[in-house]
Amino acid sequence: MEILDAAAELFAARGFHGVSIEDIGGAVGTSGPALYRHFSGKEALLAEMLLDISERLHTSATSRVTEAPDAEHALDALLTGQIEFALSHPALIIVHDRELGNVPEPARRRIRRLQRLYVEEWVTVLSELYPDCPPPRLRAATHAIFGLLNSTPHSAGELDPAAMAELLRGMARAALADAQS
Amino acid sequence: MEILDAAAELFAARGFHGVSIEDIGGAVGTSGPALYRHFSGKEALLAEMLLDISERLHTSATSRVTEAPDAEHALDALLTGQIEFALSHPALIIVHDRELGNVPEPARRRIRRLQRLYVEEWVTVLSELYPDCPPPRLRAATHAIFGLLNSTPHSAGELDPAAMAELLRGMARAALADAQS
DNA sequence: CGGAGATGTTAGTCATTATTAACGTTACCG
DNA sequence: CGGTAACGTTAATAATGACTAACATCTCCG
Repeated sequence: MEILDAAAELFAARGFHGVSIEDIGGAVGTSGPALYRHFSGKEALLAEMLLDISERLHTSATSRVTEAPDAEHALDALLTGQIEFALSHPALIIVHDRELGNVPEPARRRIRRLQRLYVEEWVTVLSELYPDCPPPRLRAATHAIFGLLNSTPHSAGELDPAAMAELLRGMARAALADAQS
Repeated sequence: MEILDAAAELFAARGFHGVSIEDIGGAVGTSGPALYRHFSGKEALLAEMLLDISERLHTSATSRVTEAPDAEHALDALLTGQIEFALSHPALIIVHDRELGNVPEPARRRIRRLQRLYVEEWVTVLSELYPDCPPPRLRAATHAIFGLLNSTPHSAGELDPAAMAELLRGMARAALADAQS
């Protein structure tokens, strides 16, 4: 939805509390309280946004993994998915890992759950690939890889997207291969 | 200073606009407006905090690099410094790369400058190590490495600090070696 | 002693802002 | 038509929060 896209850009730039309902309304051409026809409140808007993001990441991951012929290809597919998402929706990436704390409790739990499932998708594939590496280490490595891949908003403009994708994929691959040892 | 430390924790947890002057005062045992005896305002407090962080990172980096016998050791020293900092001051790391947008203009420029110098310190060392790799690619790789190393707040508790440091160092080394190609 | 300076306190002030109220308008459907 | 639902508008309302004012303390040094 247009409202969620505009809100995501604003939240990414100034943070949840740094953006007013008026700001969001203004960004979509309406003024302020019109948004209450679509969302029950500012927090609900954020909740729906984060829920949507974590759902997209998670379902894309599971479908890619189940379609992959082996763990090697599954990892490649996971990398592709995350890199694609990070490069094409930098604002969503930023909001996704900054603003969970502002989501009220009922929705917060569901988002955390999806995030956890997404991480476990990675850990499962990595466990198959590197069976000697203990899961906690793989989990930490996975978070590190997310940090690496999600760095893309910070280095905007240095490289064109294709080169950036290639660079990130290579670095992530190498880092994971090392993490196993 | 105690005030800055408390404010850093709060800013990291709830974001600049999500923390009130009262909150910060409460966290250090005084109440609210007492802070104006030490800072001219909320933004000035944030500015001093970010300035201090970027100064520490930058000066530590230059001193480590100039003391290193060669580029290989210099890179090791840079990795050590960043990992140490990220592991021991997770809140500062978070604030440092989230809240620059809330610093008012005079100070903002100085902070950006220090951050840029810090990045260039890395790029210079990497250029010496991988002379065939174009600087923009090295710059993007450097940002990616920061993302990887700064992931530590997200995977708190998975591994003990020593194991975490070792893991991150290995992954970063491997990722950088790959980035050159 | 006495007064200056550093540091705290509580009670305003004033702006911002989330949310609700009250009130159109348009489009579609019986 | 007529009326209902979807969507917008411009006022309140009410809370929060940054910052200032006015007023203690306390310490330290002459």
